[in-house]
Amino acid sequence: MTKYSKQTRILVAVDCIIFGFDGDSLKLLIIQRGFEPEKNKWSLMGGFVEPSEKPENSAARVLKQLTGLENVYMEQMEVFGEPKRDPLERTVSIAYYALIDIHKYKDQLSKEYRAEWVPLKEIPKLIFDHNSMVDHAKKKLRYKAALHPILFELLPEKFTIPQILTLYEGVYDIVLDKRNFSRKLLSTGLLMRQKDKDKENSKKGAFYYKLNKEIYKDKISSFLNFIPNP
Amino acid sequence: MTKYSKQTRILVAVDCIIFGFDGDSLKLLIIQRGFEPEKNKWSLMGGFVEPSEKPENSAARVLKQLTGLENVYMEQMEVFGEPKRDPLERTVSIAYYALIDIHKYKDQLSKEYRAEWVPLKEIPKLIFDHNSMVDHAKKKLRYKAALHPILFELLPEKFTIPQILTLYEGVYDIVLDKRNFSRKLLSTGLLMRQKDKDKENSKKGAFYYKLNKEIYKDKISSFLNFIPNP
DNA sequence: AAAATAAATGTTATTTTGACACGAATAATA
DNA sequence: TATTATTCGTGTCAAAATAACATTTATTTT
Repeated sequence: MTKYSKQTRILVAVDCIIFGFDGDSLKLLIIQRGFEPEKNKWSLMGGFVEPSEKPENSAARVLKQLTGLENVYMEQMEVFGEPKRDPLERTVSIAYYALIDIHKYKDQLSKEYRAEWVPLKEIPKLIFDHNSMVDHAKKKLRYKAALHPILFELLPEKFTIPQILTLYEGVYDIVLDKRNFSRKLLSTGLLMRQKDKDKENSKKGAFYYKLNKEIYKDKISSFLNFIPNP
Repeated sequence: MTKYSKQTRILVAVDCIIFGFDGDSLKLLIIQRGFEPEKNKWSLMGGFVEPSEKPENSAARVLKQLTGLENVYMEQMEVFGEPKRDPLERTVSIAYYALIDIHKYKDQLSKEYRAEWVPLKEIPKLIFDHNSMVDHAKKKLRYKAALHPILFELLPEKFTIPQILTLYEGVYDIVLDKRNFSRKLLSTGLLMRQKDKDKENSKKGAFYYKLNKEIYKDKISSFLNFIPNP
């Protein structure tokens, strides 16, 4: 069997930008790199694509390694391919962003990787071009979430409207009119009101809602325009 | 210098989905592959990423090899990384789509590559997973063009409103109301009416327009909603 | 001069948006 | 027990955007 004998083979990696929301601010799960080069520096979670593995599986694999979670919402973002981005050896990296319910995160795993949830606004200097990846991920998340109801992936199964509002305000760094926002949200038919209330955050309590999965599947790729002039 | 010694290196390639519009239908520029495996089969234009080249430059390089054109609108689409997608040797391919003014490349069709413009609806079986790449490109083009004025990249410098209408109708395979469409289009401020008319397609003639590049640059990334419920 | 053709423009009802304010429920406090 | 404080949930209205629809205009051909 002839191969493409004259061509150069390159290391291929994946890096994950992992978003979480704790009810207050949007956060990223980052780690402290355990090996050279750049040992002990802050970094995104990543890994090399293995011989018989497709890249999306590599991404899912490293995400599971770190968090223990499977079937996570994950989207391919962009390839970072600057020849010198990794000074040790050329590596083409495929960036993925993931949205996880921060409460499902099992933090016993965080010791091995020395992982931490860090507010998006306080992300330190990361290795290589990882800060640039974070910027792109934030932009892409904003873009996509303005049109599609993906931010629910960051919330627990039961959530309240004030929580969603806070989430959107956090993602876009804006203040939204709660009346207009909840009108639009409810008009999508995505939400099913529950009988019980969350009494943690107010005296009156806020009704819990769950996602209507059927409608969610339908609407995940239709345009909803959640954000005015994004 | 230590390298990542235990990791596997992989061939990395780019493939280009090249769109053109001849006034009638949306077309793709495809070639007949000149080497084994799959010699003489229809294929997208592509090539391997070279040692010191970033992938977007590889894409621009192969596009120029084929068409002679530079500074073409091009966007990274998605990585195709199935381990067996190329049966000869594992190759991870980064797909790019390009929008070109077909008039700039139709008379000098490359004999070397045996290139042809083929209507999107008549694309034959292509090698590997290239048909899947085409499907994804079409979807992405529809998505993006519904929100951003990128289809102008397919038109010559001077164009008429009926031409744009035909283009949008071709891309989405729908019939649009020309009154509403042109009202929306003109309200963007993107178009500058010229003094002269195109008399090819009607007795009355249709005014030529040019893009207002300033406004174009501003609006290229803002949401315009050209297509109702895309 | 009349007919034919495609371009350009106008009207209106409906829907969606954005700006804005108040009553309801409940826990804490007096 | 009554009052206060707090957040939730909903309602109104004017303005803007949309979608559906028809007529006039410029020009060539007959």
